[in-house]
Amino acid sequence: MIDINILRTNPEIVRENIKKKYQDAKLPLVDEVVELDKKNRSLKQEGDDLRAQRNKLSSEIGNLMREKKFDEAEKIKAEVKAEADRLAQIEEEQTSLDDEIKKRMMLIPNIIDESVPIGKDDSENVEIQKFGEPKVPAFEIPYHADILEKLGGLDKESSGRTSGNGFYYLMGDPARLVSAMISYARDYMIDKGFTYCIPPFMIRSDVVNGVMSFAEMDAMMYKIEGEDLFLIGTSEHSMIGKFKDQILKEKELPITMTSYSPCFRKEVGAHGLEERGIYRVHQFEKQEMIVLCKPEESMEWYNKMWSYTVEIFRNLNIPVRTLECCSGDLADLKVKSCDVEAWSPRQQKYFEVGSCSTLGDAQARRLGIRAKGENGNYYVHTLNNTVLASTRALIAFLENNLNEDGTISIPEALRPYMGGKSVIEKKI
RNA sequence: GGAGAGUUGGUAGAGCGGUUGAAUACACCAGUCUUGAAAACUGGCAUGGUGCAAGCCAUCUGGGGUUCGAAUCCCUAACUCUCCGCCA
Repeated sequence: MIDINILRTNPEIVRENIKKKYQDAKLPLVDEVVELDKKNRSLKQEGDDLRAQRNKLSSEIGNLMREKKFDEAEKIKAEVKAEADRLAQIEEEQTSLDDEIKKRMMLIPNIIDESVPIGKDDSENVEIQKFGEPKVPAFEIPYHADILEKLGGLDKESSGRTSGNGFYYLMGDPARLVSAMISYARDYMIDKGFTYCIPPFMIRSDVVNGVMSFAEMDAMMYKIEGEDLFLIGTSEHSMIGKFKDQILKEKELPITMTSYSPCFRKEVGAHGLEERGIYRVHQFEKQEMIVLCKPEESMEWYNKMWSYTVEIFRNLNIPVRTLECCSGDLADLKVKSCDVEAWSPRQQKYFEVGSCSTLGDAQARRLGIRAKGENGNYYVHTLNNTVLASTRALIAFLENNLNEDGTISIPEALRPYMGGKSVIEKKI
């Protein structure tokens, strides 16, 4: 949600921004909000005046009562009552105006950063960095589910029975590998000064509404029957929600945290779950990082954050590239965002393993996260980035560290977490 | 799950229908004093909206209600604490 003041003083910026994002259908929203806001403010003024009048008369009544002048008090009571209907009417109109304005404000996209490349959709995203040789080995790299099967690491038949499509049993060394990668990623972030956190895995609807629209929520999140609770799709939501309605001390900034959680996703409306693999599933685990900082520091953090992910993947011996989201592909709440993609020697292309975003103050405005500065309070900037997501990282890891004989090499960085092993032997 | 008590400003904590946006203390900021610090003293110190400003409006966990008037009474949701039960 952008600052409504921008619409009042500089609607042209907002229109320009909408055009840059190829969302011209939303252009009318700008004038609508400006119009509604004008109406709302004059109504508010009228309501405030009426209330001021009422407050004054009421305190007079109080005085008269104390002086036991009951007749006069009754007279004024009647006077106040006469205005009550008008006030009630104004309040009602205002509530509906507020709703209308908010509804539109939620649809108006955040102002993107100047540096964001202009483009219509994901085909126009821009590669900004590439690390490691995207090699295609001389031998064939099997589908990741087949690699896992040979290692005795995957059982989707059983998970089908217990939980249905989109779940999996990971077993043995591959399961240990997942834990190892997450632990390694966690420790890497701790070394970078981030505070480790295990957050709630369920959150309330008001927290969810602060971070996504109802439609998004409905498509992504599992609801707990009979309770106002949802299983998180990412720990970002618990982590940012942690600061909802808080006024932070400026000297506490930046707040840098790394969190672990399982993630649950309905994947409604996505490309569909895979029959055999674990590329798109209902449940995975993720190490996440979030930063809350002063506005002027957010771009610096943004760049640091995605480069951390890149380095972790490099240390896992996985070639990666960073792809910046172009204007048209950028989600409405984001100021700037990029995906870290891992090389798939099997598909001979890159696939997404993480996503780094700065949301400017939009998310903080929606959730009421402020900092107390010298010249008053201000909304902080919020950023989030995937450190490492279990299933995607596992796929990338297996494909890139597979040897011709079917064994899996374990890079130096991971060995302490794998009981010192340097290789995973195949079982079949 | 049962029974009870509570939720007030940065913190602690008064207030329990009428100048209460809120006593008091602590914390914090500025000043005086001091070679410096501490102490003492003086002043300042919630948030949002609106207005050039004075001011005005809203907010005492959220929502609803009673009333001329609600931090104060009623209903409701959430949370916290104590006791009992259950439990990794």
